[in-house]
Amino acid sequence: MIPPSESNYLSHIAYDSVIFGFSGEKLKILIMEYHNTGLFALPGGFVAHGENLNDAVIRGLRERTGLDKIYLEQFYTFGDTARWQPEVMRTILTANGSDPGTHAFLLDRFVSVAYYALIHYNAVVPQPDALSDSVGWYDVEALPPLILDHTAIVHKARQTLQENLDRKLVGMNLLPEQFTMKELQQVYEAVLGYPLRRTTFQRKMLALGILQRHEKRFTGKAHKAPFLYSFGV
Amino acid sequence: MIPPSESNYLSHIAYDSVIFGFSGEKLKILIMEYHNTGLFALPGGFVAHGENLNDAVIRGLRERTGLDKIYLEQFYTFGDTARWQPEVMRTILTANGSDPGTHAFLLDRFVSVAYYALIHYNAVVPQPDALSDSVGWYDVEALPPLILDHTAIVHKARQTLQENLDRKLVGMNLLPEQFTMKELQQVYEAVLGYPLRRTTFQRKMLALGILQRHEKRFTGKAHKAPFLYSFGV
DNA sequence: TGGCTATTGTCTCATTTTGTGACAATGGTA
DNA sequence: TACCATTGTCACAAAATGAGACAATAGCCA
Repeated sequence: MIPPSESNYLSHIAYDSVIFGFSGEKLKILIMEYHNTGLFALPGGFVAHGENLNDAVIRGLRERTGLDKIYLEQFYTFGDTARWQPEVMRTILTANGSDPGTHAFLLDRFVSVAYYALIHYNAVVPQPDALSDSVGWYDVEALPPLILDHTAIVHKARQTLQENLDRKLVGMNLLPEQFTMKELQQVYEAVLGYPLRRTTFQRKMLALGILQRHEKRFTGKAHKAPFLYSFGV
Repeated sequence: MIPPSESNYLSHIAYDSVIFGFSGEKLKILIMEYHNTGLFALPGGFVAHGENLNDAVIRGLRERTGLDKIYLEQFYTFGDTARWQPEVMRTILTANGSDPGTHAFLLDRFVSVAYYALIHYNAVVPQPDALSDSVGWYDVEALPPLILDHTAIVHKARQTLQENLDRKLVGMNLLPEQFTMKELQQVYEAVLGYPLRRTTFQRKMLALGILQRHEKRFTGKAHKAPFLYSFGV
């Protein structure tokens, strides 16, 4: 691994990504765990010289998820001095068998631009990076303690997602190509954190005129089969 | 003037502020003009080592407006490589009688965190900084061409302000302590860019339950005097 | 003083949107 | 065939919004 340094990346600037997925009626996010430290963090990275900030984030997401064309939105930039805790990075490097002395870049202060991404839970096999030995899905309501201000970042991401759910019609990005009305409602409920009324929800979604109706899905369950929808014209 | 350098400020990180005011039924913003260049730009600045990002912006606003407790909101971080145009900064420095060679810091690439601020137009006498010889109010609809991506920054600021107008009840920050219903409506119309219905607007604002009604304002005009309101419990 | 005008505060009624429940249709099971 | 769970749709009530009407001023002017 080439250690990140000023010769590769812009100093003082990082990004963190809150990657949302939906599974088992719950909203989840991808969390990394660093080798032998018990430390958990959001996936993040740095911006190369000559690289657009947004492109750096897209690159990082592709490396971790293997996916292109992810729904991605920048939501806030975190720049408090309290997020500068070089001991944490030193612990991570040491536990990883690296000499912190050769990683001056990582030990400096960073302002972090935070993004959230929405992906199809099943379309992805998360890839750990050089410093982390595992990446896993965690229920948003039951996260492990995260390093630095990452818990606050997740909180603000969730809040922004809630605000954008209706405004930007963003829910379908958490579902596969085709889905039932009930699944869509479950996404909304998982994001918002409270139940919605079935008939009102259905009427509202159909009234938007952006759902394409397809054939029914036969699940083998003892009841009427629901229509499948996709997010199209 | 002490030139900004790596020893004072975080490299690669800047902020820009879109400072909105309201006057003459129009929405205005503060624009700086650099000495002898005909170049216009948003007021901005840098983040000191050991200084919170938000505090740096508050500091900058205080220096330019003399005001404390300004309504301030971060809305986006601009990080495209296209915004790196060292020639522009070189032109500004040269026209200002400075040697660009001693300002390597300013000639580097910057990622800029953008904020918008809402202030009472009349409460402020804008102060130019070291490099600019004037700061003035410009109608949002009639801005001069701005350097770099500053026009895009203003556009996104306005858009965010429009979205937050109802959601965060932000309009009253553009008015003095006490104001009439008509003035408040004019602020809304100036921000949104289209007219609102008087009766509907009045009903909606009163229904919010956050306006305190005070005595009437007698303007000397030949009609019923309007109540004054303030933004209180 | 009494009429006149521009504006303000409030009300009413129509229209639209949303809340809430009812009900028939349907795919499977017993 | 009766029954169950769920779905799609409708019907009506309640709430929010659109649009206009109207009375109540504050100052001006004859």
